[in-house]
Amino acid sequence: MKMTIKEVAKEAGVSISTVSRVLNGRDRVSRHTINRVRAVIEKLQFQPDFVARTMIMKKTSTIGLIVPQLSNEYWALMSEVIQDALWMRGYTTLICSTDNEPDKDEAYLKMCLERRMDGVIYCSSPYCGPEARDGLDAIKEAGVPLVSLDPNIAGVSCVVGDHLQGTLTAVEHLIRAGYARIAYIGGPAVSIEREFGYRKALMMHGYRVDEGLIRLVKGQSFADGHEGLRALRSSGLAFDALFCGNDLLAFGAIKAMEEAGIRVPEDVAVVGYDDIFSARLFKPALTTVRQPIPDIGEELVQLLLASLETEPERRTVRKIVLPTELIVRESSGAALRQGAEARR
Amino acid sequence: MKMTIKEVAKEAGVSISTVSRVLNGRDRVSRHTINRVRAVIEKLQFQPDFVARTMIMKKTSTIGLIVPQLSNEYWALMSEVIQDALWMRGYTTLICSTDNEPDKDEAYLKMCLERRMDGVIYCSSPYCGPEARDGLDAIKEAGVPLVSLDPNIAGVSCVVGDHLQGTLTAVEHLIRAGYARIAYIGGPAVSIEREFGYRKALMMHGYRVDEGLIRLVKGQSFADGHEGLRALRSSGLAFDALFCGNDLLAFGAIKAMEEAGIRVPEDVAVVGYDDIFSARLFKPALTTVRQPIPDIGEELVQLLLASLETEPERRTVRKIVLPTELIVRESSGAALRQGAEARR
DNA sequence: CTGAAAGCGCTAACAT
DNA sequence: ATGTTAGCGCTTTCAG
Repeated sequence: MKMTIKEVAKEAGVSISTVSRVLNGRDRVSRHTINRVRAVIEKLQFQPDFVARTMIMKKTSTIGLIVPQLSNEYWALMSEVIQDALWMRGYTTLICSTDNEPDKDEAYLKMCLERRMDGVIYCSSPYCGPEARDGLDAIKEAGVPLVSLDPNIAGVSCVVGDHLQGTLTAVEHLIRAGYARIAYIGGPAVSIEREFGYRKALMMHGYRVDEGLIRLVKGQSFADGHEGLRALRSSGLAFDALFCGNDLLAFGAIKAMEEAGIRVPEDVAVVGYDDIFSARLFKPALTTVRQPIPDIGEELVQLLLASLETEPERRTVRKIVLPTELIVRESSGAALRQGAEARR
Repeated sequence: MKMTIKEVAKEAGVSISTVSRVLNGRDRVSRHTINRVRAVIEKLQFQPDFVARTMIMKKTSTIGLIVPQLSNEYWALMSEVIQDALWMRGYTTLICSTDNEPDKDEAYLKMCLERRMDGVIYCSSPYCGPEARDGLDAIKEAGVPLVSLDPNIAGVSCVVGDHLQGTLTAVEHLIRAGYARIAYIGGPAVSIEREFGYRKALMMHGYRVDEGLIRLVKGQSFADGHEGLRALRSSGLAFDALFCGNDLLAFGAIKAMEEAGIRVPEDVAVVGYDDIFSARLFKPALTTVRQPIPDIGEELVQLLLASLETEPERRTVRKIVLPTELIVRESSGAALRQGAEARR
């Protein structure tokens, strides 16, 4: 039976405002009344209607989280971390997986507005074309706090890994190990900073950037990496190392190499990015750049909540860059070239 | 600016009821009025308030989905599939990851009720103790449609893979390949049917079930599998094959074997369960039982929606069992024993 | 076909 | 300290 505050009031012999008061701990209510009302609430198993409450308070206590793909380990973990951080602070997270479809992206953004999310954490942008910009603008205009994982959205606070530095470290790791022809597989679906870092590292070390060794693919999945490597090979250019925009791309590329009889790391050294769980399970264990997912999630939430407690006019735009860490394993051939054992 | 139906009515020179009518396509409204109202809505960028609407209609168009762990590939994919299926039918999915904590499980269940979810898809039960039962009962009592992935909740419809058959097939695959001492790692976190299937297969083929070869662990993760295998080894009993309750457990167990210098499949053949994406990436590629995740998700959604359209009294309890499929790869040593190439 | 009015269940002034 | 009343933004009778 769906109880309402009215029935509680009647049963307890008080007015509905009094019930509302004990419910919210507002104003002063006599100890005695409080107890009586509490007892009735308990007895009637009354639960205030969240929707009605929401309508008045204009606060859904819900945050929209938009990620490109839940079935991608990286996003699944990120979602979990964010949901936890939000839950501990009394918020519910509405996780939306766009499956990299701009239409869905736009639709979910719209839904966030329609359903009056208190805030939105947008992690899908690398893939978004101008369509999503509209959705994001609508959210900003409505004064709904918005934070992102992408540093390229004007006027939106973000938390990001230090990809430039991370990539630099990764590529320098290869250079130091003696590799000279380092290819890159990335694309719009992974942070553009990674491509820049790759170029920067080469240039800093006096290498010429060979555009033929750079392969931009559409997605960020295993299949994209696989395809990217095939395209790379069909170009006929030789390479002895490969840096990939994320771990999944690296897995796909390595798979494609295996199929072609190319050994990793003996023939080609490979470094990925993200350090998803599978990276250490993979064979060869993947050398990769670890992103501090828990920290990123936590900071994202803090940023959003801070924004939530500030009037739209005085909100500041923050860009928080978190350090990344190179995790050296087998795929980069460290053991081969330096005789050192790959760790972790 | 937050527009309301009132301002639209004023601007269009009609009553709010008329606006409401064109909004919902209810009743008959003159072509002319419709157009005028539509124009104003467009001009004012009016969007009806979902919350207010929800309060009246008593329908949130939101379904709660409770899974044990989003960062587990299996659940991430299942969540994605379900969210998609629901989205296409006009529902939003509130995905909740309990992280295998009974408290969170209970809290999320309560939240589903409080937030007036139209229905709940519960996928967390294998781990739930009696606590979650209370939450589930509350949901049932409230008349909220509920479906599950667990066949062991009385009075709740469910969709499950045919684990008994799947397991049977998997174990028989090992038996036929000539393995005689087959161990099992599973536990409360994976469907109990898998343990039964294991026992059944052994018995059917005239093998004695050696309780010492059965290792029940608490969780369903890589770490649990790793620990399970160590426990198995410390028992001192010999085994030449291992069947694991899921793929992650298998990965963990294989890792532990590697560390102990045991080769897979040469020394011990391994079969997992689920066929998560990593299973084919793993080395050795994992022989496993594939669950039809997309089908399960789709059926779950259909079952729920059917229930949604039926008054509580006439709802029927259905148990839908979907076939599973053995995917033979390298880890079970098929190539070794039969000279056949492991496929896919 | 359209408008007026009555709520949905709750909170928040405003009274007492 | 507690009751009364006015909405929140919308849908839905019930009258024209």
